[in-house]
Amino acid sequence: MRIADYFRKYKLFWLYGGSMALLLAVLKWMELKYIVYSHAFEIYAGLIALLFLGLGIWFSRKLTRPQVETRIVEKPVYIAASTPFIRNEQACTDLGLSERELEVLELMAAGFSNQEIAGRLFLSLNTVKTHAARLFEKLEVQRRTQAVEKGKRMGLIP
Amino acid sequence: MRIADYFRKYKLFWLYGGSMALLLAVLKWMELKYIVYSHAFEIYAGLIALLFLGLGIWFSRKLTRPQVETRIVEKPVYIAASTPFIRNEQACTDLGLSERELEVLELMAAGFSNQEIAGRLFLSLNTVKTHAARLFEKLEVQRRTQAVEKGKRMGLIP
DNA sequence: GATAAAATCACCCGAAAGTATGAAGCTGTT
DNA sequence: AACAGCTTCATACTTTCGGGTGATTTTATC
Repeated sequence: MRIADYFRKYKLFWLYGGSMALLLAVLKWMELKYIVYSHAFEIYAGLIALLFLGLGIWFSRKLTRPQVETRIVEKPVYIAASTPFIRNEQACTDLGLSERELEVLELMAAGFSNQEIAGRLFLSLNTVKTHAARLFEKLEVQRRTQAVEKGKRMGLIP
Repeated sequence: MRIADYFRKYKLFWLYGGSMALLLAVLKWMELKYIVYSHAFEIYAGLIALLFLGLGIWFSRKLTRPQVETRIVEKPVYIAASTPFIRNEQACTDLGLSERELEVLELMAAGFSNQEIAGRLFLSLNTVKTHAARLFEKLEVQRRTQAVEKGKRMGLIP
């Protein structure tokens, strides 16, 4: 592990230690220079005060969890109108639509009658009606045209 | 203005001054008690460090604007993709569609029943049926779902 | 193997949609 | 005025659609 990694891991320790060392070095240097004999204590106190003021600020900023405010923003989801149709699987599962019901919906949207849909899917007319009824129930509509309209709007069909 | 109000207004000043006064009082008391002669400087430094550490933390918390982290939660709102619809006028005239017939077609596409369309356009049910019949004739379809499908495909309706 | 969900089909009834035909009024144009 | 086209409405009839109910079979899941 490189020194930089150690620094990152024990950031607080290094900062603290480094600051202290720097402070002592400065004081020793001043002592050596015979500058601060008379006001040594005041300078000491001031430096310590500064150091810990900064440390306190740094601490507070670092250790205080950012206040999270969850803001619900309604974001319109535009369904790509043209080409590569991507079915809104989420909506499909949310509505609990089955495979057959979706097939019926697609053929409805294509303009086929129940009889024609029955022919295409090799079902009896009654079965198609049952699928259609369930579909309407799940989509909360009364007519096939409504189902088609809602299906398109929700991205269930192209 | 009461003292409490002054305190609120100049909070920082009072806190700072109060702390300093308290610190000096404590030190003087300790001096008087002959307790801290030998370690006076270390105690001084420690107290100053503590004081300013707290001050720094308080400062930071007080003067830093609360960090608001906005978390966007996407909520799907199903709306009709608003692609600026441009009616295929050419196709309209080619087919010889009348104004009324187009209106009926639009409402059909929206999923309305003949009865509802009649209500919206202030017509009798029979009239709507007549328009629908002519529409189907001109579009060469048999059912309303087919008309809607063909209408969309030909750009007659959005 | 029990259970649940989906898929399949049937029957009935009423409502909605579609077909056919006729007719009257209201535009514009020639 | 005559004509064509659009709009409006009506009546009668047929077909399709949708709702309700019930049943059997298949498939998936635990």
